[in-house]
Amino acid sequence: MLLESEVSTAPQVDSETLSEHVFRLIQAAIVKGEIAPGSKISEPELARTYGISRGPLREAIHRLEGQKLLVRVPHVGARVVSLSHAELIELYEIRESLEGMACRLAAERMTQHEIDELRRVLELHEQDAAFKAGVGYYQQEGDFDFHYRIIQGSGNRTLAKLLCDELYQLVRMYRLQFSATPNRPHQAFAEHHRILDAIAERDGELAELLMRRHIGASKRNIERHYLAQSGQEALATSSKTRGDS
Amino acid sequence: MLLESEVSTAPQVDSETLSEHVFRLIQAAIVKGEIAPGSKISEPELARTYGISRGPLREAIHRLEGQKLLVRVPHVGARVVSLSHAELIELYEIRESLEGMACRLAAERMTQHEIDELRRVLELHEQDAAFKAGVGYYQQEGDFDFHYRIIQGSGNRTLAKLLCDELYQLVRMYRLQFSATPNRPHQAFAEHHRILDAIAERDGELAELLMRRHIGASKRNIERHYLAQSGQEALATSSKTRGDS
DNA sequence: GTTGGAAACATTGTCGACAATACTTTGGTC
DNA sequence: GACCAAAGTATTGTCGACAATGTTTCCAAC
Repeated sequence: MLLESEVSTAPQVDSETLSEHVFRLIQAAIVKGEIAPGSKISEPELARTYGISRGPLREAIHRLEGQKLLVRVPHVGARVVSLSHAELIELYEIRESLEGMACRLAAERMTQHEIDELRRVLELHEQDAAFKAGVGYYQQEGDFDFHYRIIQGSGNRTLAKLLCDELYQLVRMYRLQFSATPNRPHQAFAEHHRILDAIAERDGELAELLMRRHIGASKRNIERHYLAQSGQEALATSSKTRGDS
Repeated sequence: MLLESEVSTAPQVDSETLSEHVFRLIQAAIVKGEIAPGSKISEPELARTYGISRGPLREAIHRLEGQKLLVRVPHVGARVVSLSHAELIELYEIRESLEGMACRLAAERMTQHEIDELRRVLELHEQDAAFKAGVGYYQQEGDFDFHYRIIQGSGNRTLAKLLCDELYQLVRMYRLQFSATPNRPHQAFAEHHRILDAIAERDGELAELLMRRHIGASKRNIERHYLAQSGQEALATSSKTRGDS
């Protein structure tokens, strides 16, 4: 007997479109980093891998491009996105603006029940093993994500589509890379808690301000990462110059 | 002899992808309202119309969906977008936030040359015949559009891609519908001028505030439209109830 | 050894046909 | 006359093959 869940490349068992299926598979692979950023996407290769024809695969590629996880050049092909330092900062500036607004709206519009659930999400994060060890922040997508829930709670469905359907996976992809900074997880948790308090007090203005600061802090955290990284690269280059050549 | 420009459905004469070509054609048709909002898109029909196969047409449809000009349902098909009142308001709230930020950045970063060009764009608008008559605002896309240029001037290329590549045509589509409100063109022009002044004075904070107010005013203008429209519909419905049935 | 071009190769773009799903219409029954 | 069911029709989803374009490799000339 064979459970369908055991077959990763199972064909459309549940009336789901093939394209939809591979779309999610490739999306997950990119976000987790299983397909390296900047690497080229070969249509024939992927078609073989997932056992489908190029038609639905191309559709999936187009949707991935819409989520900014792929960059496509006509007649050349698609590559996995690899944001430059500047682009990543730009993305965070956009998030500051948009999620700040979402947070203000959420403070004004979330139901008491939604606020209670949000508090429970935070409690869940606190109990996470990795978080307790200080080596990372609970990385669960969708409803278990603090930011995701606030955006949903804003009541602006257009905004939610933009942030949660289009930009979310891209943000998640880079969050997975930068979440393991020492101290940052605990700091982020404290900031989340303060944001929640502001929302619970229905203080939209404060909630917006705190969310903007929170994302701003993440932005600075990323900048530190890049600084350290470029420093390491400089070291590696110099040692390579000395040693290998 | 036949000039290629005379044939509207000419195949890829300039190494441009077929898909790209029909994408722009359909995009223009939707934005101008030649294809009615809410109407269904038939793949076979459009393929015949533009003389291409369904392959590239489907790619174009996917891209149009990415620009939010089409809404697609699996196994059912695509329809031209038709934003509800609420969705349109939500879109304008997003614009307030994003273009407000863009305007602040533009005030801080635009070169003197860019500011001079922006002033020239405004002068061009002032000379437009429709504007003089007060029946509309100069509706030209891209570089001749005040908002477009400010976004480009923000220096945040990620933001520019989001606003100018993805949301722009959708906004333009609805702007074409609502621009003809009495008085609004002149008011909008005055607001544009004040924004430009703030940018020229490098006052980012003021520029952001003015842009947010400007878009907020457009938003209220749209709300008036909807109010008047629903009023008319109520009238039409009541007369129909009395007369036709 | 390097540079230029040409041929071979691989990849993307496009097409027409078939399969699967949704919608419509027709017929029947209550 | 209204509602439900089933067959038929139309549309979308998928496929494999061919054409057009980009890339690589190899050879020759400088």
